[in-house]
Amino acid sequence: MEARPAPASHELSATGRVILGMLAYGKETGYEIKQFVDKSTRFFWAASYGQIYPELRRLEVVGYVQSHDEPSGGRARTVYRLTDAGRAALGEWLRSPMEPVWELRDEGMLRLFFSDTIALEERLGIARMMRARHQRKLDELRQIQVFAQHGPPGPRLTLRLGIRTTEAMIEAWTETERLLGEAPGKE
Amino acid sequence: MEARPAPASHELSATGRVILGMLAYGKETGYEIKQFVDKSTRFFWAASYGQIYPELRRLEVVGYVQSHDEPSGGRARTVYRLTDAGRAALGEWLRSPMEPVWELRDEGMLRLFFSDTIALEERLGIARMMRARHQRKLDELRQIQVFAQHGPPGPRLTLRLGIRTTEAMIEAWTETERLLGEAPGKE
DNA sequence: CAGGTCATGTAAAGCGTTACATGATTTT
DNA sequence: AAAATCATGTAACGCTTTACATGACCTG
Repeated sequence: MEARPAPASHELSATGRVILGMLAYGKETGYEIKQFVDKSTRFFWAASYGQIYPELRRLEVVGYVQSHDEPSGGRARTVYRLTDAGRAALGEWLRSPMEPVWELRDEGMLRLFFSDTIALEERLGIARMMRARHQRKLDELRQIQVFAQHGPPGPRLTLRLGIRTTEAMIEAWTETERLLGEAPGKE
Repeated sequence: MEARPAPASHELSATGRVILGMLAYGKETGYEIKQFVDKSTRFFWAASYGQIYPELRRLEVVGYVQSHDEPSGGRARTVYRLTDAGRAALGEWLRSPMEPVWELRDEGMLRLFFSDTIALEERLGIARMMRARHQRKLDELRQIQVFAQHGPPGPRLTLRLGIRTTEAMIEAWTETERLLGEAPGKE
């Protein structure tokens, strides 16, 4: 059929973005990148090995990164570094006026949306479950904060943003619980 | 290789959930479901035609919905209705204690995270862009609110939740702008 | 009669996760 | 000696979007 809108050839894929950024922060291997993603951006931008390793090779093909083998003992290890082109591509993306991706998949909200057919107690259960979930997330974020206190401003500000919005979600779900409890069957 | 964790056969797919819910709210055709999703759950749970039509047929195969042709004039039209089994499956899902999906992809946060290599003014640009984006979303949500004022509590509470959290994001990004502007280069 | 809306669908591609496989080194 | 961690990778699948195709009906 042939349809592609032609991926601009040097356009960064979703995963490519994290990878270049992580390399700029001194992460060296696919493994290290994955570990750090799980400790930092995971809540708003995840990545799996299944994407990271192939994407690293693709980024090398287009010249944004360069690899060399650097085994630690008998353990295979491929170290990647940003090239100048890669650094430029990262900067271009960060400065781009392109509408940034913002996508949410919130099953709690979806359940609440359709909750008119279930009992009040069950409906409250949804709100409680979601409050607990966000509370757990908040606890994890605060854990990170302890370590991020003296890092660079980018991650620090991002963490603050994540904490603020998570707190807001907890409040919003708590309010929902209150509204449900207050006027059973009416509000 | 054969690996599948066996999809429990009657387990609801992500899109199946919206569809059953929408049918329970009286939406009748794939088209109508899509229109309504775009007017309501879109911000926290999207769906495209490419999923809706095939999923409707799958749901009929497993017996959760039943279809019959009901052309309007010479225009083909397939009306779907929930079966008892479908209604039960919907209720089961709504009541399920399963950890609900919650996934965010926020490119603004990712950019802020990696923004340590760009200039302050460009960094502020990210925050302003995100604030504007959420503001636009908030305006759209408030539009919906006007119409949803007298609907059933589920959608109404969900909308309120969406508005609250969007407001919080605007505040959080505004705070980020303030922090960036306040102590340039330091905080 | 043109443009919009109602209505259904498919093909291709891209994105992403999960599960598996493999093996060395390090820690308990 | 076992368990955890470091390290790399692939295959299969599933989900989702995008783009296209088709046609009837409705409104200005």
